[in-house]
Amino acid sequence: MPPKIRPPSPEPPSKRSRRKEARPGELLAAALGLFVEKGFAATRVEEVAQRAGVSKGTLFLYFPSKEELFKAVVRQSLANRFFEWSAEVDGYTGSSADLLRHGMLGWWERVGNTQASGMAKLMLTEAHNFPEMAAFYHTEVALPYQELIRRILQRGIDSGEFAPVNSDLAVYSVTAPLIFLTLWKHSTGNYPCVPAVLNPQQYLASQLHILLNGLRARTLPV
Amino acid sequence: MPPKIRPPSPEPPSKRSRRKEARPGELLAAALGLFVEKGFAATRVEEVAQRAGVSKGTLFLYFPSKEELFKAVVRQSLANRFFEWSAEVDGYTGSSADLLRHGMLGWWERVGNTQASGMAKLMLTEAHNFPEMAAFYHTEVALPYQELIRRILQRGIDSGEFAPVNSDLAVYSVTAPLIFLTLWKHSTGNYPCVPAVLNPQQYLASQLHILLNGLRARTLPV
DNA sequence: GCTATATTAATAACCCGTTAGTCAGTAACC
DNA sequence: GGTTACTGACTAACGGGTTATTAATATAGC
Repeated sequence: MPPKIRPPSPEPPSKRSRRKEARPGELLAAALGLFVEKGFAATRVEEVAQRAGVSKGTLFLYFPSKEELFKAVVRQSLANRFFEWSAEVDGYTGSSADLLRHGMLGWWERVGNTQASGMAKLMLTEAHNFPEMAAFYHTEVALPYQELIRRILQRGIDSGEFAPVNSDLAVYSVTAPLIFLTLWKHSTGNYPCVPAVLNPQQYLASQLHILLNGLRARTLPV
Repeated sequence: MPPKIRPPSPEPPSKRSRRKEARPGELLAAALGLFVEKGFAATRVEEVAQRAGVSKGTLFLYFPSKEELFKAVVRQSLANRFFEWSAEVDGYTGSSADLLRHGMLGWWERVGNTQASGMAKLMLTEAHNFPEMAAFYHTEVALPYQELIRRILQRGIDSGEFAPVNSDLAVYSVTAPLIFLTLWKHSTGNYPCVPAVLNPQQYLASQLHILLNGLRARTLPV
């Protein structure tokens, strides 16, 4: 049976412009916002389309499925951020403590305090439901990030500035506070269950203070 | 139209015992396991009923909705753990470093490494959908926990064993590694995206080493 | 320029699998 | 035989994905 004939629209004909180039970007931006706000499962593709000013069918014209849309958002918002960072680390000439401080504070400015960190949280919490996506994230984001931190720590150890700890494990002493801050920001942080009492700058300063103190070599390098 | 008459079951009639008292507990246990394994949305109420050895209709006899079931699980599995801990802290006579070490390792044994930590993770991920539950968790679990850690730190500061840091902020230096470990365990940790290379004991030892070093007072107490 | 025609971006009604929640009926236990 | 814990077929709604149809634009021919 053929579908119903559409009745002649009485309203002024809605804009039905053709902008093939702009659609994917607009859909990704809409999806990023909604995924971060409501989570993956709770976000309906029709909402995403609506926010992007387009119909649901159009979304499936550009992304074959909701899951692929999600992957595309992760790729766009999280991957390909380590090249610049890596270069910065390589070119740094100051102390390793300053480099680590600079890295953690810079992470907050450029990632933690943006929507991108919402996607990182979503990856952590939804990994179960998307093992393939989790693997992608692990190799493309988590591992490069870990290796970058490890290099910073090893730099300090080699120079005698830091105590000779196991850098593979010490990486988590940097990662854990950042993950925690991300979770705080995207979970209870901005919800009215209790007015948030955590100031990110203060928090990071305290973490850095204790962490750098903990890493510092007790005896001067030979 | 009346529902279909059930055909006479050829198998030996399944046990249809009436155990009004035992059902709620069994349903809660089944739900806890499934929620932790698969998350809230991905768990079907029929699965919960099946695991509890009961039909779906029976579940709704004891819990009015899936949401209420979830809330009941949270209430049962997370609150009322701090009385024993609090007493232990009060009665401790050793060094504050040992107390902190003992507390963190004990947490892993008694909470982190059990299903309860899975519910804590679920609380993080589902807080959006259950703001009322999030508030409950915050006041009944998160805040008492924070206060307990803070007391341990303050104990060390007062005795001159720890440096005079801000204990409200330093609490996060203890919390962050534990949250991180919980997430790791329930996210990528036990999934085949990459064979897990993190040994919890080793991880905790490393965290404690750096943390206690970072907290230690530089000069001997007067 | 102007119209005819081809192309394809965009639409919205549709389809269909999934699943929370219901209720008429059944049997266990008193 | 009466009460009620228990059952499972049913339903209604939701939402991901499809497709026949529509219309904006490009191009060709004149």
